[in-house]
Amino acid sequence: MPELPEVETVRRVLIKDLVNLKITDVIIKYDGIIDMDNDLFKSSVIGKTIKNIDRYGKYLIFNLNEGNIISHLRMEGKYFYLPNDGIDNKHIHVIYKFDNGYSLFYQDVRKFGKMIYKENNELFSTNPLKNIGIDPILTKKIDYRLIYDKIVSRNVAIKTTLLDQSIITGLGNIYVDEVLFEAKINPHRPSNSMSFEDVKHICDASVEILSKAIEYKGTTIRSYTSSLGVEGQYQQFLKVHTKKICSICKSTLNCDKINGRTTYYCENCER
DNA sequence: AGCACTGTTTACAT
DNA sequence: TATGTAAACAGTGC
Repeated sequence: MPELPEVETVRRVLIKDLVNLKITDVIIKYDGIIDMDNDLFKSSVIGKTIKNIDRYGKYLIFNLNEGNIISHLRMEGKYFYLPNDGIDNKHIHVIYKFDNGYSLFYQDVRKFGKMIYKENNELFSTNPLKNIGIDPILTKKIDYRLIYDKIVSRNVAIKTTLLDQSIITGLGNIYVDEVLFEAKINPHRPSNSMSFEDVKHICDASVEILSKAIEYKGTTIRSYTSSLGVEGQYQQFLKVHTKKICSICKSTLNCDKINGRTTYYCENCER
């Protein structure tokens, strides 16, 4: 489910509860979630203490006293911090037990989520973070030239390029539509037709929209429930995604597929 | 009932 | 190398 603002919201909630807890056991009920040898994962993690929780793009990074757990929620991954007997259903796939009678439950209806253990020295030099792009929230000063060069090197629709996490990371299907509307750029336009100014607008809109979405704890749409039991509120600020009418020119919004993803945009305002 | 969707990423084919 | 497609999986809505 989550894009950057939703993952950041999860991080902020979890960090309040989990820092300084020692992992006493890990129960893996569905082994596909763990993207490495399960026994190696368990032996790497059990006995260690969570010292911090970071985020890069849509990845959560649990910093342990030694090493890290990288976690990606993909479409529907959720964490719940509850007493050991707090939840039990067929979608709970991984359980981290702590030394205080509480556990961190990972629930994932579609089982797409992934977790992997990484030593500190390989965290950003190996997959999945090896080729990750810049995070608009964590990057203090965005190098527009670098982003421009990457964007114009590609001949696909600009929307497709922005969904590629190796250039700008954190945007997903909803926020890409919002960013392109804010930047007044038609999502079908080829990536290599972007001007330097277009790229600046895209970067600035990404920072602005993702920041505001974090402020409102992310977006909750359709029947999805939040990763927290708390519903995000940014859906009330969406300008195009799931909308029918352009808020600026009042014309009917387009809704079609780009690279298989539903795309909302205003043909009149986005050029 | 059956099919087409779904806030993601990656392996594989071309 | 670049790009498009299918797959991982389960639930919902038409």
